Amino acid sequence: MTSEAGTDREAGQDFIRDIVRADLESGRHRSVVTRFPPEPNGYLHIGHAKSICLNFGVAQEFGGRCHLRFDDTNPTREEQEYIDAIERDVRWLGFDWGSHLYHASDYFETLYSWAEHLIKAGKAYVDDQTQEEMRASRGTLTEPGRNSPYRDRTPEENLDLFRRMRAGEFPNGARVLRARIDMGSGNINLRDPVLYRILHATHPRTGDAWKIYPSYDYAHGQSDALEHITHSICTLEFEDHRPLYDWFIDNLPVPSRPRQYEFARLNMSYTVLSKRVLTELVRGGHVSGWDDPRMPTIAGLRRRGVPPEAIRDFVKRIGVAKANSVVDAGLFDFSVREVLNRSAQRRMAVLRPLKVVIENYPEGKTEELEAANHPDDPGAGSRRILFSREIYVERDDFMENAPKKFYRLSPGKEVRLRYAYFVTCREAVKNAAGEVVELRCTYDPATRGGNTPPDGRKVQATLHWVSAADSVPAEVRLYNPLFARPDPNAAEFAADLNPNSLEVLSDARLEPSLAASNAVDAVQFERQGYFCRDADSKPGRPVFNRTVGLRDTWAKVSAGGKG
RNA sequence: UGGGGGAUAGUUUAACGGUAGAACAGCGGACUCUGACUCCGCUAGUCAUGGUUCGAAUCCAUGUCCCCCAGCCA
Repeated sequence: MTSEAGTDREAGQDFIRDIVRADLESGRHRSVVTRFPPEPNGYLHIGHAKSICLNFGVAQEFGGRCHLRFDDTNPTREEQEYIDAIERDVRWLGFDWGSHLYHASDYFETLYSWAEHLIKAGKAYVDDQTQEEMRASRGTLTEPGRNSPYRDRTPEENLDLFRRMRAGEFPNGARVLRARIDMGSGNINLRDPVLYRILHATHPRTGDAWKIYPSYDYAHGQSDALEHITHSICTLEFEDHRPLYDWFIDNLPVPSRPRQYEFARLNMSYTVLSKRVLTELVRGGHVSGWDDPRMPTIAGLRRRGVPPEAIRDFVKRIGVAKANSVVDAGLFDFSVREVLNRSAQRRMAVLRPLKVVIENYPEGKTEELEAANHPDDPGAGSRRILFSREIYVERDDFMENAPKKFYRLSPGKEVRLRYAYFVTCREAVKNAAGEVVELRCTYDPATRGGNTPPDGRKVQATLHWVSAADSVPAEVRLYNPLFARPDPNAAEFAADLNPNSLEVLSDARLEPSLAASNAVDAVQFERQGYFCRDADSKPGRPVFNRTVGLRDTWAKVSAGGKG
């Protein structure tokens, strides 16, 4: 059992787990049952991952179970594509609902009969007011509402009207069924909330069977009760729906009494987790799709090469509380590196090539050298790499006028080529425009394999490289935050988009071991970060996504001008 | 002039009347065939003001600031 990186907090370290543990210990519940209840109107994102890990995690830790339930009460927004994507993403995250896959729509008939129960008890009525009239009579945040003129209809009349609503006799919006609670309540959710609305729409599961659909408030708690959910965990904005949730449970012949608990949803810097905005990013063509590697969706993260374990580790690190907060995106990167550093094999790849000619290396000669696949894990084995007179190094690894702290190549400076030889830069060849286009170097045959020579002389830098003739061309895509500001304004997201969120490097060169399409999918390009093969790869033309960069202290030094 | 929540290092969290602890970030050092990783050390916090108490982040009072709610969305 591999523990997930560093944070082995005891189960029960957040308030939700405290509640569950207490309920189990007191005998209030014999076992815990939770649920993850997405509406299939979009793809899941990292914010949902928090809820998924919480619900499934609590169930796992306390020996209970967690249901996957689609909250499909609004057919005008929901699609089968989303249902499929959600199931795939939850599974990919590593969770299993077993046989407990449910839909709010599974309960439409029961919910309907319970609505008649409320009507018969005088606790629900059909309202003919227009939407505008209802809004006007609901009052405001500070003023109470007024009773609807239809509020005192008899149960018989209400029943007749409600049945005709179901039968499809009325157009959309003509009437609604409302609970009869208290138009004067300070809690607006208690001012006679809508239970059913008329919607002539085709539902992904029930088709055209229904002309009326239950609201979230009416469906959710009753679905929980029907599934014997013990702890219904949702986000903070539902806090003041709880009295209504309880009202239904108190007034309906439900088979169990679930309770709702709320926690703060995830916010992350440089990230928008609004489903509305994510949908607009896709529809507006700002990204290539829901699985664009820049998207905070589970599908996007997967395509970017983020392992599910890293997402779970991240969620564990951020904790669960009721205070609104914004998590630094760097913490997510840390979790990704943490996992990938252990699992990703190392390879050499030059992203922005600069040709190097080794003048004293025989022309036409090629030799094989051995490179470890993972220096910290001998079990990962090794591979052969080819060395020759002409190689590529990273353009950034040469500076003509290097500051003191720059350890890499510059005229007269000796460095190590990883797994190969020590080389010394003799000359930089420039084109007419004065740009460096080639380096002339010499190598020391005594340093074969890259080992420190017998005279004990050391170099300050070890560079990655590929053989010019024996490397394969590739495209590498670097991703930066989609938003330019740490705290983008979801309302005006378009203005906050980062124009440099995608950098395409089309001249990259990879070592040949990466050419095969079945090569490792998570790989660290030495000194460049972690990458994964993209679905856009074609035979002979691999495409790699950068999952996350490495920490780069040189970048920090040079940016700070301390070089 | 309503109702519901929340405030602990830069960030996210723990401590549930008894030494304010961790992780990330930052800084410094060791190590290094990745300026990575790893290891070691350092910096840094209870929203405010009163009160109760031997003792308060925790209990009480007052205040301040932040978030959510007026969909036939969820």
